[in-house]
Amino acid sequence: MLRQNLPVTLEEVARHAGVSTATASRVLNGTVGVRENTRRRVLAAARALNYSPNIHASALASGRSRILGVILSNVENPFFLDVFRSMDEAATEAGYSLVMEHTSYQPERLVSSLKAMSGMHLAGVALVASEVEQGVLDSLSRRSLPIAVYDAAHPAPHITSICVRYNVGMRRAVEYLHSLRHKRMAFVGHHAGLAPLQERKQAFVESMRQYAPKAEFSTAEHDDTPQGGRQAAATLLDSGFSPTAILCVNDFMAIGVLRELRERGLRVPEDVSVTGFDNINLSEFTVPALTTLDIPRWRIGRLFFDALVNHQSSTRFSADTVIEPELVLRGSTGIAPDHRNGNPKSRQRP
Amino acid sequence: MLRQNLPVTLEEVARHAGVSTATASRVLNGTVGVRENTRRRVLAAARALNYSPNIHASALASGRSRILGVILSNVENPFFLDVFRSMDEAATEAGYSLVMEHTSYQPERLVSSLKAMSGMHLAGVALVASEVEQGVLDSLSRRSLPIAVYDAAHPAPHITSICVRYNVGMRRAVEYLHSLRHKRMAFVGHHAGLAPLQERKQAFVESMRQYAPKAEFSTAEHDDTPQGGRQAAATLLDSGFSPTAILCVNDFMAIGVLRELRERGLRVPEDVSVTGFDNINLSEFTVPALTTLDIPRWRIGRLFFDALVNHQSSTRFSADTVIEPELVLRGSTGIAPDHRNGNPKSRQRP
DNA sequence: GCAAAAAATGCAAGCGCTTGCAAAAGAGAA
DNA sequence: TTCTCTTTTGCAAGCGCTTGCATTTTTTGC
Repeated sequence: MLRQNLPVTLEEVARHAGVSTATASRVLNGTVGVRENTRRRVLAAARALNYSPNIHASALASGRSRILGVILSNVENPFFLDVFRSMDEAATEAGYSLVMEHTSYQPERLVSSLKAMSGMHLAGVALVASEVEQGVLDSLSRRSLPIAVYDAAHPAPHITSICVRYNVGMRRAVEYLHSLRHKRMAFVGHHAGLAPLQERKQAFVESMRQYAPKAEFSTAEHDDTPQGGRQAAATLLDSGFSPTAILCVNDFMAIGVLRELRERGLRVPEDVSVTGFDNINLSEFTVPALTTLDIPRWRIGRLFFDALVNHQSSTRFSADTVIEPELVLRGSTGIAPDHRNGNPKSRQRP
Repeated sequence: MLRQNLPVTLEEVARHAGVSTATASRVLNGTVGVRENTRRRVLAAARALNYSPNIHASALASGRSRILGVILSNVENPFFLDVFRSMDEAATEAGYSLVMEHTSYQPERLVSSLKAMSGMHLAGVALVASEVEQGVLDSLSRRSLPIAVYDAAHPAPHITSICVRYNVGMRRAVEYLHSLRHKRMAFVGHHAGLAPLQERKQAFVESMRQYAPKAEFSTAEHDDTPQGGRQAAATLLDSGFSPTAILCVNDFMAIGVLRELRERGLRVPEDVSVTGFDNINLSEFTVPALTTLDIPRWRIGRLFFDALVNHQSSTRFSADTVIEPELVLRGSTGIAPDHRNGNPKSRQRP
């Protein structure tokens, strides 16, 4: 009795229901112009046989599929994963599946992933990545494949860009720390070679010039991991410049920054304030909990899905979406040490 | 000039190279029985036209594809993600892609994901999940689709199981804590309703009976998140039973346990010792760093890949693999409070 | 240099599904 | 009942690729 139950085909369903495959197909997809009675018979047959359509045949015949591609820079960082999850949620609700690739911030891997995906005849591809080069974007814009990009400065025609105003977030952080009397601040970033990340650092520098003109500042970069954050913090502190506040490009790295400070006996926020970016779940669980800038990852994933699927019909879809990060205050920031206890000159360390 | 560059087909490549599609196909896949000269021409044509095969056509014609399915219980938990990543790494190297779904530990979602995947004619499916019910496994075992399961107690025929000896790990943790004189221990788990997780709790209970027979113990369960860990710890502590050691079913929840203890002014490890499980990257970054049991996620992902792809040829593939967790000592565990400072009776709290 | 064996290539039939078009079946009007 | 006009259905041609088998080309042995 242990038969290999081979996949049930549409034809079997159709035969079982006493109709042609054409009708069965119509019932199972767009249910237009099919008599209710027939519809029910086909549906019953499909259920009875436990039919599940062969997506390859379907994709081949129709020239479209219900699979979306997602390319992430770094799956390890919960930020990207949250975007992925929310996109997946939207996709699943609508009967789509997701294929995911990640690049570790390597532009070449982006290109090869893209090539692999282009053979999949996907319904669209989301580039949630920082290593998207302008050339790639331009070459993509001629294809019929719907594309949406995270935070691209100059999206090409036909490409939607979901933009996050990192500069606004950075400004808010700087303003806030400035209001706490911090005079020496530092920025911890990663992958300085990539344009979008370069821009985030630039946003810090400009915010400093504009909103805390008398303050000194410094920057350091390392990998996008807690280890990288830790390393960057070490570099910063070893350099002799001792900041009273460290602004991190994201929460994931901030975790490492907090660790390095603790390791060196520096208290947060008494000696050094730290801010993150993204407001990942874990940022509530650091010690102390992290002051950060919230980016609504949940919304972003859905925006990506909508950009790819719902605007797909119209050939032109580049209504870019702009999101502004909101400051979330927690325990990792406080008044600058020089100004504690009305003692504005001496750096206290009890 | 802005033409929509439609996908290049095999036929165009063949024509360009002056051969038939049959030959072109043979060159691009198994390169057997093709003259070197022809081979080069086809390859050159493919490159020149920037050909990328239509996987749907290929899958349909050949009845197999180079896509693997992965089902995870909880993408949020870095443990699962690490397994996914390592599997992805192995897959990418071999020219495979991965489709991932996650279930949030809901058996129904497992079933529906499986159904969706079965329409994809995948090369195999990895069930890295705890909500795999025996019935599902049995029904799967009759299909031709290669399947590998994480830690299934009773894998069905033709299904590989990658097993982790949680009981060994648990025993090691209990023995270690017992050697530190802990007499009141607690277990923090999640999703008590699912058999594999039930077993892990059971492993704790049995280890306690066997290796710390005079100690008291208690257990609590909540979601598999830091928040859940925190909640479970709260329940535990509110119950009146005040453990000197808490063993967590994984590191992700342990993060929340640490937070709750800190919130209540309990010091780790002076007042309470905490152990995790998995040795995720973040476990080095908690405060204090987490003592845990290492599970080689990196290896596991590759084992999954191999189980699915390499053993695929033979019809029988159930050489189960067994892994034993190794204890990793860090700062979150220490001697029981009753025994500090040669003061075996009073619980000190300075 | 020729026949036979071996190797390389091409032919053509699908894989399971979609869909334009034609045919059949109902519905409505006369 | 008969004849239009709709609405439902079926027919059949692919979608781009793989692969068994037939055919052609090359190699080998004498």
